[in-house]
Amino acid sequence: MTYTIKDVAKKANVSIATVSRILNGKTGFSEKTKKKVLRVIEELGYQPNAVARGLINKNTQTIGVLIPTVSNMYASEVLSGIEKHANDLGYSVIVCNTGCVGERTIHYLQVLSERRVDGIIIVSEFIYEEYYKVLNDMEIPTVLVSTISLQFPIPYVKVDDRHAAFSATDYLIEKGHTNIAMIAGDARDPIAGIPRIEGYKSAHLSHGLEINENYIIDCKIFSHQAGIEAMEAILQKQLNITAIFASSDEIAAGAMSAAIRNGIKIPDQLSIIGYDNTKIAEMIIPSLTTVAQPLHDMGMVAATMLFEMKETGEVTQSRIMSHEIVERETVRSFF
Amino acid sequence: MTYTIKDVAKKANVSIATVSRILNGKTGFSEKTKKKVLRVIEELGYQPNAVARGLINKNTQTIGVLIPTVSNMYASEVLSGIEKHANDLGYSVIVCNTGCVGERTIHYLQVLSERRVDGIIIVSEFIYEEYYKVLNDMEIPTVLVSTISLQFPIPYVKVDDRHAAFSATDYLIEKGHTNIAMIAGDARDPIAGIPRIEGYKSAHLSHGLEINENYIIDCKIFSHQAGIEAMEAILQKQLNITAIFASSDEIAAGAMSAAIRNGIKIPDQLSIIGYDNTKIAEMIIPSLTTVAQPLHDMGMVAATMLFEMKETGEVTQSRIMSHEIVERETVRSFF
DNA sequence: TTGTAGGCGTTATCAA
DNA sequence: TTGATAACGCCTACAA
Repeated sequence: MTYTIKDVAKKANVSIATVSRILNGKTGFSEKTKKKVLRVIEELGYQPNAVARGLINKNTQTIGVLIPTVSNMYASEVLSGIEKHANDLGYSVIVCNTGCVGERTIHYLQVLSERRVDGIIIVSEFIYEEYYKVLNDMEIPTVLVSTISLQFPIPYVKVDDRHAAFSATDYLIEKGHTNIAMIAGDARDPIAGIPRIEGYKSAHLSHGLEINENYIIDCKIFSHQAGIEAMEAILQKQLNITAIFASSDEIAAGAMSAAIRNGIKIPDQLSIIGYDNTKIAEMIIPSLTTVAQPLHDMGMVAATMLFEMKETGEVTQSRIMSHEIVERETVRSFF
Repeated sequence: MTYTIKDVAKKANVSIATVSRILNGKTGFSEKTKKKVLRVIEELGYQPNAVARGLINKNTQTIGVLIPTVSNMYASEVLSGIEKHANDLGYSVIVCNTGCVGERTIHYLQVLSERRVDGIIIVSEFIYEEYYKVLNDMEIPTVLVSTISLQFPIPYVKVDDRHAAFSATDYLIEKGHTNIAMIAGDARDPIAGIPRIEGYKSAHLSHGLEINENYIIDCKIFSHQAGIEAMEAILQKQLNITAIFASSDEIAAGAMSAAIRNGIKIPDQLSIIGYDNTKIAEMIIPSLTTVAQPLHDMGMVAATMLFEMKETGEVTQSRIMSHEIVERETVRSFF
């Protein structure tokens, strides 16, 4: 049996208004009635109906999170950060697995809108005009994680990809590498592709190193399999390199796997640096040196921003999270 | 601006009842009014309020999922399966990260109850009496994934751990191994610990092999780090083994890592088989032979069971999913 | 085929 | 300090 505020009121011999006041920490009741009501609530095991509350308060204490693939270390780490912080503030989070190509994104946006969520967080997804229009119509605070929209004013939280890629490449150069390939994920991806390639290039430029376009492998996606194939391509081409910068840890792991299978010793004959610092980085052998993104924190920050926006009603400022190189075993130094 | 059914009714010159009927696929209106109303809805961009619907229908089209750690390949795979199937049926899923020790479980149960979710799925968590009492009071359909309750009648979906562990061990024995250690995760865990140890033992018995309790390493948890430590303990003890059965892929990866660092060649000098078949299994080198659990499917099945229970109002039957050995590179055959 | 009105479980505004 | 009562947005008898 599930009781309502009426049941409580009746049993406690007070009005529902009084019960409501007590429940919501308002004033306007004696200590004695409070005791009485609380006892009845306890006895009945009464639990306020969040749905009814949501209806009248226009506030569901719920946020929606759109993620291309939840079953992916990168995404699930971010999700976990979001969930943690949201929960701490009394919010629940609805997960929406939009799929790699974002095919269900509009659908989910619709659903979240009907559910009157208080905010939406979109992870790693390109924002099409279509999305923005819907988002705009819904008037729900939105923040982006690991993505950015140049066309639309949606605040984001991410690392500076260009900078991080610069750091990674620079790190390799500082270790004495001069012939460095890059496995670029999707080279046309405006978010995780292009900026990282730019970073790779600027690092070369800043060290007076020549850029060889041949050294940049576009493997289209950021997966393990793509990394394997990219590595095979590199071997095929007999590129004269000593190091690789991979656009994701998964790519790096795939590339390493292919290299090792071809008898290449890492890092003795080939160094490699990854991107993300997901758990895979420390689970492979040799463990992967990589550029760390504070994934969990990014999730937390995104949630914070959302609540800030809800509070103020204004668009908050975007946040650039700092990245850092985590040194492990895949990069050899020439010095 | 967000419109209500009233706005639609007014603008279409009909009553809200008519709009409601059209919206819900009921009968009782002319084709002409339907057209008109639909057009108005389109014009206004009206979206029904799911909260109000939930209040009156006593049905929120929402399910809650409790998971110890979402940022974990095992869990996120299951979650993804749940989400997919739920979404296909018009349900949204609220994720609840209960934490390793289940510290927030009761809290989440409370939250889900107040939110009047239509069902709850609990993944990989032991069901304490305290939980069951709350669950029982809430009268919300519940199903368990990868866990089971001997005390309480909650349906579950899982593989037969005992059987799967038997299969893994048997596989090693069939390959000619006779001295097989087991890294057992938490040996006192009634769900993922004990049954797997039993399976390991029965395989030995069925082959007339002696069981050496010394060969069973209790590493308390199922993590990568635990695997490393367990392996170090094995080396320390100078166990005379040719193979290891690890209770999770993460443990296996950790053990491999420690072994390789100690100059042991896998599988030449030491074979290893894991458990779960998470993505890590194919990302490490050599790739891990393991017992596959159909994680994604298990999530889907759990969701199906939940809806079945909601439909029929009865407790459905538990499902045992079949496991299978995925052969990769970490087990050597002596034949 | 259509509309009126009551109710879902709350919160909040008045009076008392 | 309290209690009616009107919303919140929707669904659904019951009438018309």
